[in-house]
Amino acid sequence: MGSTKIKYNRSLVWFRRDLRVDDNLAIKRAIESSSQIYFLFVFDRQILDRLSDKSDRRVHFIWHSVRELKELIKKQGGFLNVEYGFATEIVGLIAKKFSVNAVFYGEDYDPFSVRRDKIVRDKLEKLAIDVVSVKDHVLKEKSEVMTAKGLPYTVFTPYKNAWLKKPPCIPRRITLDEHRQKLYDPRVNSDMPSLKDMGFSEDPSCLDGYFPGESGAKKTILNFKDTISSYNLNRNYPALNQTSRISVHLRFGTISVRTLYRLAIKIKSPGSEAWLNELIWRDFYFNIVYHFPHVTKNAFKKQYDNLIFPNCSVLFKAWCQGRTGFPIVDAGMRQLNETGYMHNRLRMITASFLVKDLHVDWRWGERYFAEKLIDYDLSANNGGWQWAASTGCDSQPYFRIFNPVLQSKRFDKDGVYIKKFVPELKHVASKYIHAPWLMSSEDQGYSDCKIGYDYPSPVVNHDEARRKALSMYKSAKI
DNA sequence: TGAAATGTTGGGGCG
DNA sequence: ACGCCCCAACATTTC
Repeated sequence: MGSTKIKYNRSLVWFRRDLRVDDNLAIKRAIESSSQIYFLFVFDRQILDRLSDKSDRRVHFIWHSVRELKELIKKQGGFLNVEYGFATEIVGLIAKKFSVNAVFYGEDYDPFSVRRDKIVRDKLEKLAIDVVSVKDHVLKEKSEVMTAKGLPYTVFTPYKNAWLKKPPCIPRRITLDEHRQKLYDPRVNSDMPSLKDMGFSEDPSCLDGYFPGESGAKKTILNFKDTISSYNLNRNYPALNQTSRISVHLRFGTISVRTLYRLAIKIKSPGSEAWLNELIWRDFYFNIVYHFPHVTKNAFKKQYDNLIFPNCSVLFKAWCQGRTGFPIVDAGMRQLNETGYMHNRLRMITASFLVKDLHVDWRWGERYFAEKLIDYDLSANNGGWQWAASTGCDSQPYFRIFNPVLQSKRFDKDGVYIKKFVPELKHVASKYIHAPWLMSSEDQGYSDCKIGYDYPSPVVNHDEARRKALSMYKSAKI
């Protein structure tokens, strides 16, 4: 048994992107070193005020998850204080108001969070309150995986090999129940702000298909368990729905990444190895942003900062709306717009298309995904976009350009996924579903889909666009 | 976790 | 029987 000394009389656990009680290391560390604990969550206006969509799915997801969290804590006799305002001010105020000796939270690595946490930390230090930042969100952080020379890895495969040499540290779980006596309920006004209070519209339909909270994460994992052994084979086919769908839970911490790791190594199979690989990719991109913060603004490979993108706003808009005339691209974008989620294969295809066919700056696409994806995470999103744009570390070389028609044929042979999100192509035969502009006017009549009227004509010619991308990249390299 | 251009091979049609 | 051409099918290289 860990017999860590009690160091603090009262501690505050500040939840951020770890909205769970199960296997939460900030809670565990706080309990081990304190006699009394309570909890805080802040709806941070610094983030919320910038959201233009007042029925933002993420805010809804968080709100419902926080509500469940509050209930779980209350059941054990504890108290989750939920505030609305600026975290940089509130955390200090609450810590002072409740006379805590320490604040515990899970480490966050993206530049916005690092800046915020620095401000909070400085304020707390002035109040003589300790700050304990705990590794919780990733399996391996910061400088845990380094080359023999002590440098950060910039290529995935050697990073992965080094990562796998030593299993990650998985501390024993504790439950709140076994530490009930440490939970503290100040019996203050215990309501939490409603979505309306914070200026958001209450729109339950925006969470259709999502299950927030720890309970939702458990349900999601339960569904995935049966398909994990064939994950390597099936994950690339968007019509099959055989991905884990756990990303949003990982994003907001309604499940612990260590729980997922345990699942990945429980039964060895090609599927579970591919799944573990994805968890390692996630660590990898966190590491990249941590060690090379310039990637959030610029290309990882400096020579590609010279790229000159024409950034045609008409083409960009067509892409955003899913009206490029390329069915597979449009299906992906419409899935994103309608559901807040996009299958990973489609993230690659649509990203490649925006950059290499429409010649729009990858940052524009990165920002659009950031607005729309419910599972948006800076490091993974940035890593993915730089990979597709060939500007990233270990990205695909610039001359590897996806052909949207071939990708479509390969990964959505019968157009099942396409037809789900592009209903105007519903009656188009499989033969034409990947490139409907090739239909004769007679076939367009049969399939009730007149190109340029019911469904857009292709906004670019892939072959020409590809050649132009090659010359753009070639001249940037110099 | 590409795709296109180019090169090579071999079978079949044909004079 | 033979050379020639065509063109899949596959392999290699190039971007």
